[in-house]
Amino acid sequence: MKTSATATRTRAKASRPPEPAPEDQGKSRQRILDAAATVLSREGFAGAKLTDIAAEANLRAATLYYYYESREALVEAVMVTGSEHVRHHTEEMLAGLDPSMDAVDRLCAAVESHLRFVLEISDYTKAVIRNAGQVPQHIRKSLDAEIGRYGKLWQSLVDAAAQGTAFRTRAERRTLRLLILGGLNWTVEWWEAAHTPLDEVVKTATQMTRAMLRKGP
Amino acid sequence: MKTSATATRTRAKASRPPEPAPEDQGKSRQRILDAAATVLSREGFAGAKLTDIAAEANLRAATLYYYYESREALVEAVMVTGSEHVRHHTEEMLAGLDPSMDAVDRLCAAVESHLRFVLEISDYTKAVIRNAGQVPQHIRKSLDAEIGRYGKLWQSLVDAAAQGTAFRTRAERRTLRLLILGGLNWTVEWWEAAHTPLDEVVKTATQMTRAMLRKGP
DNA sequence: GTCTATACTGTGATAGAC
DNA sequence: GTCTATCACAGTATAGAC
Repeated sequence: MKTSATATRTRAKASRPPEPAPEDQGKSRQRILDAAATVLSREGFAGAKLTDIAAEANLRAATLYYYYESREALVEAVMVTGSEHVRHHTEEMLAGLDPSMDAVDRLCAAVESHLRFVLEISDYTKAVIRNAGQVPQHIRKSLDAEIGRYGKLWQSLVDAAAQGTAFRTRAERRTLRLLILGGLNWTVEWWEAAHTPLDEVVKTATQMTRAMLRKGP
Repeated sequence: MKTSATATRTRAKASRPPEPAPEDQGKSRQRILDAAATVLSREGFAGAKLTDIAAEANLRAATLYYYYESREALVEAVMVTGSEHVRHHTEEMLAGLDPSMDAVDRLCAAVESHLRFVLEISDYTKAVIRNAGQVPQHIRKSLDAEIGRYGKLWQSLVDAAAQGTAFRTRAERRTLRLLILGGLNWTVEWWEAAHTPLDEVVKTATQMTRAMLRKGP
């Protein structure tokens, strides 16, 4: 998730060409984007400085402008990437499921997929979760469509799973979806591997999902 | 929640004493704190500039230093206030409940209380929710105790309500509490009065809580 | 392609008039 | 008690060497 390069980069005072360490080589553009995702997910939109991002990528801030037009363009790239990635990840997972699978089971699979993706795999998506609400208007706008698609996907899962439960109206099911997904997203604020293994969180989250969608009285 | 004072304050070019508009009078210290809560809840920690806060309070930025030692001191005051307020609000509500009331009903009352307080009443608490994870270490530290107390309160409500359900271990119940409260906190990211009346959200949230804590198979 | 140097801008903070 | 003026610094962005 973050490169293991020494934070304090070796840099002779008036030295010659960079001579990048092995892990520094390769496509800088990607390294910069990764670094931006990491820093954004940690510091937030307004708190993520170009110098931090550059440091995370083992570069100087000015170098970022060779690859991105501006700070905002870089932020936007991270946010768009992150919002596309969760959706694709979840869609692919669902595509791999037995089509005859029960609706509640499918929803639980999505719960697990979302949780693992956000907490273990993608700083990009974590950046989206923590910053979608604080980013400038025009970036927000470019995210809305994609986030809307993911919402629709989840809504279809929730609607199917809520068949025959007390959640009857469209409005109730929308709110239910937002409450569930909200509980999952909020894990980025408190989950620490050291305290609770992710498997445990996943288990309880799916258990909760099942419990609340049981058919019955 | 925000003063209705005209944003562009009347200000003669080389004029005499402030002559504050009626709504500007009274304790500025409080107005500044309120303004800081509003701006923090909207812009986030790093994005909340002193000039924004001052404008919201109909003052100049330099004036804030008459009341607060620094920007961070002001932010800390907002955060501490906000975290105390939710807890007190919920405690008082619980104290007013019939002591014989069912544990699930009590939890639902807390769900309603938390939701209404955060979404309708307090920008302070909204500021806490959106910024607790982005605020500098030493502020965070001063919040932890208070937030911990609120967590304990909720844990006791969840533990009582989860008696006889499938959530048996301490770890499961802790995660359950965090998922529920997370779902509620996340509403600050999506709820808009125009789209869904708060009453509807409350209804669905309590319904969800009941559904997931039903005794049974 | 990455760096150093530097210009420009905005923000936190202080001094002192009123 | 609030303002204007100003400073100091941090952060974005550009220019140009290598």
